[in-house]
Amino acid sequence: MKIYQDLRNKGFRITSQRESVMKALSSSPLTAEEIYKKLKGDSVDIDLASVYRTLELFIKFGVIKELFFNDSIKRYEIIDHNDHHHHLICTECGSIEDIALSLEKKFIKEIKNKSKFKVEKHSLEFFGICRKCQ
Amino acid sequence: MKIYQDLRNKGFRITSQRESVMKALSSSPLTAEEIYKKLKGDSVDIDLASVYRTLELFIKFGVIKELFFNDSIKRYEIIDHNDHHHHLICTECGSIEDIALSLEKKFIKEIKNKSKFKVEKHSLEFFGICRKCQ
DNA sequence: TTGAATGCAAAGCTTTTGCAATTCA
DNA sequence: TGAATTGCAAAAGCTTTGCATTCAA
Repeated sequence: MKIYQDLRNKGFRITSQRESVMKALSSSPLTAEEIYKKLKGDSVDIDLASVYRTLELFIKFGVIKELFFNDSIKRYEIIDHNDHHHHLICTECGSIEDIALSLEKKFIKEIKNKSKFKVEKHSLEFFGICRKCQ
Repeated sequence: MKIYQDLRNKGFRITSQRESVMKALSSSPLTAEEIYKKLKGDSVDIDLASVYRTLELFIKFGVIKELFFNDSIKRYEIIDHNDHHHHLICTECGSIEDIALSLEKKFIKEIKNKSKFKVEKHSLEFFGICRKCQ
């Protein structure tokens, strides 16, 4: 993984804890607490504080980002620059599905026309009931 | 205001604190802390806990809603059912501008076509630099 | 008058920080 | 070896809650 090279090159270490956090995030966005519990379930020895510190480092290195849904709890997701997508969050079971939208760029254009605001980022999340829970 | 009628009808009281919180929110979305400080600046005597309790009540009555931006701090906004809009949040000065988007319904339709997910709500917020800060 | 609402203080959650002990390069 | 990292515990920031007092109807 390129991230491990980058870390090493800048004098950071690749510890088992850091690898575990990265692995935990590989399948779906999670909260810090969820990462912590998932790792504990896999008998990985890590402190919650280290989870947070690792997440902070990964954000600094641009490999993960924070997601904000309809609560005040941060979720963390691996960034894949070839895959810009949004989320379908099930309010029943909490599952998070990815979705890519083709209309997106038109939105930004519409804003450009309507306002002098210079858009740098946007967040777009959908809440509702997933297929399984319907 | 209809909300005051509703409150009274259900046995709730219209206190000066509740009126103040409603007034504070009339111009722009605010955090609980911001409401508290704004009122304090206007020499309104209210406790932070009462601000939170009032906000909770207003949410229950459907007159305000929570907004979640790119931090873990809740913001509260008065609901106007005739005015569905999104926000342009300036990352420089923190100002919040409203914007209505005409393309919106197409988005929901696109999701309907792409997924079995039943969308009930969505959040769409834009971050960047406002006209003044550019 | 009396139940609803408030203020104050304490507690609860999520996240951050300080520091001594540990570990990797 | 020596700096980076960790675990543990304490603290910090936002929000909620318990309870005695106050207040609106």
